[in-house]
Amino acid sequence: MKIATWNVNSLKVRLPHVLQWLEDNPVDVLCLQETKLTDDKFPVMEIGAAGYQVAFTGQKTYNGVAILSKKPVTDIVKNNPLFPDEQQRIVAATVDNIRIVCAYVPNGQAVGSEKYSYKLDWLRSLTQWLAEERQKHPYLALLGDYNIAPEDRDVYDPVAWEGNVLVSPPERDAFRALQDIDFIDAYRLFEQPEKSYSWWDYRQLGFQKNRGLRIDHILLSKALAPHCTACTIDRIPRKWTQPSDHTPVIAELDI
DNA sequence: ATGGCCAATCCTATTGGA
Repeated sequence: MKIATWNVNSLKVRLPHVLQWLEDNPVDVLCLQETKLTDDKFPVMEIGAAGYQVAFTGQKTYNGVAILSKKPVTDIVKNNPLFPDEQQRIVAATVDNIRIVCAYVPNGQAVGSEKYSYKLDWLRSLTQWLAEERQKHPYLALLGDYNIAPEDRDVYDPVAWEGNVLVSPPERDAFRALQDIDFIDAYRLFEQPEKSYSWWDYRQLGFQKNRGLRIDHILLSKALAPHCTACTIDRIPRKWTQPSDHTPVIAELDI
């Protein structure tokens, strides 16, 4: 079973990219973030024609998440029940016996801002909720855009970024607190190329110069992690015309 | 030089992203 996550930065613009990518990479589950579509505009037919069922929740302009799956998705939950929120950032569903949680963590804008506080509150509540979910689902996977680079090696220029949003110590603490529930970063289960990133700024030839951050992650519960046989970042769609600024992260499971 | 690029919006400027 292959599971993947991709922040598409508008599914309206990126639907052709998603369909092409699924043709090249027929994963079993694909989690999307920043669909930026209200539910009535979600391309259920097009994605269905590609062989995928969907669970999604969206809103206008901002946020929006979706789970695409070849097999049936059941027990769909939208948003964190412990955190009433108008922003549509979470969708969860069960595929086979794996509980999939697709999350678009708030960006935080700037350290000390209101949005930064919201991000930390949001993460605290997510952690609390997933600690409960973990009791119900031994096989739990949290995929998405975390908007956190967990370590300095996940940042192209750690000195320039020190203390900045996406790398600040409280955000990294929040990432660790999430892992402390019972999660392992699938990407770090394996030896990886140096300077591996999942996002690059559109400006200043960021991708060409590999000035990026690794902020998209797949966390696997400790019962699930031993079944992971590979985890990779696919940089190819970042080279396509009119790309998303993020690329997909893929984990392969032997179940 | 605090911007550069991109997407969306009551849209030819502004906001948010990261």
